[in-house]
Amino acid sequence: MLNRQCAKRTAGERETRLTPQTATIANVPLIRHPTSQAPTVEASCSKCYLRTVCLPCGLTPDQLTQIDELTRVRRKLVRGAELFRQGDRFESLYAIRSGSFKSVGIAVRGQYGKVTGLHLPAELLGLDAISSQIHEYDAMALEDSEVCVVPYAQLTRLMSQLPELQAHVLCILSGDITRDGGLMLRLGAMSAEQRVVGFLLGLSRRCESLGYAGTRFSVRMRRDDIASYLGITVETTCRILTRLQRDGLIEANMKDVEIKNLNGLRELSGY
Amino acid sequence: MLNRQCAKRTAGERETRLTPQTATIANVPLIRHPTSQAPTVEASCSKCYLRTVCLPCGLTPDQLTQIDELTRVRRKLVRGAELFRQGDRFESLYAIRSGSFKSVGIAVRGQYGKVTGLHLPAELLGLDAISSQIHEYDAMALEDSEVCVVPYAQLTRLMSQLPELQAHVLCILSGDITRDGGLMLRLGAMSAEQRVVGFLLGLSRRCESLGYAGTRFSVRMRRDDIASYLGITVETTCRILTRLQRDGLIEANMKDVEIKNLNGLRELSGY
DNA sequence: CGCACAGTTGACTAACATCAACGGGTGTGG
DNA sequence: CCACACCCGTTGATGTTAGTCAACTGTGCG
Repeated sequence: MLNRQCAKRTAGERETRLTPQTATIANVPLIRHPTSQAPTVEASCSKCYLRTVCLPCGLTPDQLTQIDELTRVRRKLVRGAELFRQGDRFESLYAIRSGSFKSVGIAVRGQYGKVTGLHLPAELLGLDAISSQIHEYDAMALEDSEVCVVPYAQLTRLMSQLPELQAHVLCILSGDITRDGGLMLRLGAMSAEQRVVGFLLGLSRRCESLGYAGTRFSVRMRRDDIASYLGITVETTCRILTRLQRDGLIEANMKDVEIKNLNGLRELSGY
Repeated sequence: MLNRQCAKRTAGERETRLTPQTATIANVPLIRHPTSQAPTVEASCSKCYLRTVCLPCGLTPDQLTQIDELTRVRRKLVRGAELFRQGDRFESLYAIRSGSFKSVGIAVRGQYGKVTGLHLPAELLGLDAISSQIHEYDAMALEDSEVCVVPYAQLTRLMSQLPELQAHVLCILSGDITRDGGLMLRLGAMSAEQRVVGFLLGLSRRCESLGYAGTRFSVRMRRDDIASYLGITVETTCRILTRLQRDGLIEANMKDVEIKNLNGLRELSGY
């Protein structure tokens, strides 16, 4: 479903420099459009390079123009900025247009919040808040990013009119259950090595479905975020990455990862 | 949202006796209605004692009658029977009317499939298959159970006409993401004890929202299922239950559990 | 140049898995 | 009705994995 090629980019292109001060600003003003005029064609779903893998996937050109109404508002976030915070009222979903985000669960008993998700372009953020109307976690930009704001009330109205859109949104929600449920539940039973390998393979697959190369990508999260995400410690993560590299399965320095032996990794992951 | 009281039953009522032979029959014939006549009023959503917590939650009486069309078909399953199997084509969702189910992920490399979910009355089974159109796991009845078959195509059609129904289904899907994502992701980081305690607390809460007492309930899964579900071993599960009992937090023999010290458990669970 | 911090490596320890044995309930067959 | 067998649950002894604590390296930034 998400496997169509749509646009090629090199994985680690332009990395915007930002001082830490700038990066940790909590709230970035809503940006309607750089030129402050009505949204241009460029700003619409129908012309977006992600349209074949994102929300409007599978719609006809005619239907696409209807969906353009939904996404008139974009929001840019610098690295470290928060898209929403735990406790915020739910009003919109966010389609990631560029960049990436981590979701961080509520901090429990002093310890830092657990990283509960890594989100790439074309994915929808905020789905979990539909039921409670309150965001359950923080969503933080891992790099300079841009999202399309999708007002939920408008979306549901449009869904009633466009069965294809309704079907697709249900599909996305269902897919999230599969991913979270499947991958994560298995986390409970997997060894630390399987978790790390599974993480890399999952990332590889997701990059591929976006049209990137699946063998060479950039993990934007820091080691401690990865560790938290996988439910292990930084040290273990590190040791495993070193071991994988020593065994010639991957090449990893800092945030860049290259997969050298895909089948070897699959073997390790337990499939 | 799901917290309304609707019907009281004692937790461990009638336990139907079945020989193992009967219990392990793989497929139970579709049962339209015991009397083989057109569905009676009794067989409709609008009269179902679960209507306030199940699929039709929040609908007006008028809308309820429309939904009755969806659930004309019921299916009874004896303990051990499978509602669907991994690989089956997705056509319907199943609303659990009575009993309970476990979902079992695909077996990997010889080992038995991991238990990935425990499903109680009023919950919808099969949601994950919406995206792939193929069921990803087996669903097996933990006791004699009955489900309402909800044909998915019909459901989506009706959703387009009834915004309230659409909203509720989206809510259910979103809630599943929260539950799976939240609870399960944390599994990765939790100690074995926290997992067991969290499991008991979650079960307690779910029983409560069905109108049962939250302090005394019956866990239908066997120890090895619980262990698999939590990603630990039978022995560890057992040891922890023993310890919890020794410390006066619970009373547990076989499948029946009584919570003696709720706050003590909450304390242990890490909240 | 030095500070701060992310990342890496090593030594030790705690938690949990594994292996093995046993008890007790339940269903089966005599 | 009783005895046996099987399965589930429980407990103990030992081994392995990954967490903890600590030190050190490399990198980016003022």
